[in-house]
Amino acid sequence: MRADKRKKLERAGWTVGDAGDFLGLSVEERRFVEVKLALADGLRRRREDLGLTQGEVAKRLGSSQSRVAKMEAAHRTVTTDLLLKSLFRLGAGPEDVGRLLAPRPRRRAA
Amino acid sequence: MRADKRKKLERAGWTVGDAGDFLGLSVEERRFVEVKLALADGLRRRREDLGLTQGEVAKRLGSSQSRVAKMEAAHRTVTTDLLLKSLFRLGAGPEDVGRLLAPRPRRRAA
DNA sequence: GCAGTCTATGCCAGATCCGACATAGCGCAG
DNA sequence: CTGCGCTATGTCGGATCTGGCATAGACTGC
Repeated sequence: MRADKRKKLERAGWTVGDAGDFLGLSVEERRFVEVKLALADGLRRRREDLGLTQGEVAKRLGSSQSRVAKMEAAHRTVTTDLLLKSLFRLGAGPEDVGRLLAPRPRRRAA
Repeated sequence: MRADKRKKLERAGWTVGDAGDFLGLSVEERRFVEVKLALADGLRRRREDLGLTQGEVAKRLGSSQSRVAKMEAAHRTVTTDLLLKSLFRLGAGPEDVGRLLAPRPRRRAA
């Protein structure tokens, strides 16, 4: 649960400090980035579950394929605002988002 | 659970359709706005629990008192990005945020 | 190899947001 | 009423984000 996350961060254009893993980020920055990654992942999963292409999703969102690609990559030019709005437009509910952000609860194991 | 929310929306500068309550907002817009309101409330509660003034919080956030006031009011010039970053800087964790967004779980009543 | 489909990256102009400052409103002690 | 601490509102320049377009890359079937 490190190398993969690191890779994600880099692909997202975060230019993470090479050797120092992402210790260069303060606690709050790290948390924020994780929120973004979680939402981005949620968006991609939702799209795939719906069996849609990025282009189709873009149409539904009133955006472009390139923007959707960046959303899913949690690129730094993408805000949580955009991710949240997009998730909601794809039918997600507040609980879905809550689960994405805080995977802790673990609704009684199963 | 309507008039008060409506008031909040109006104070937040959302110019909600007068008579039509906020039915003028689409489902996803409404959900998004509620997320914002929830985060804003969370921020205010956190500040009050810490016994700080908006000015003091502003200092911790590297911002200004006016901006903090707008954050707490979920003003339209405030993004969820800003709210999330601020919450995290005030020590909130992902679970706290998750709870704010999806108050459903209800961790066994207590 | 080439075309077709899907996804990723770079760039831009217009829109939006951020922090800051000024100032107005509010509640309260003196 | 006046002053004082705190919060709310309006505005602005500079920073950041957004959608769109162009194009590059990855993968598949032919």
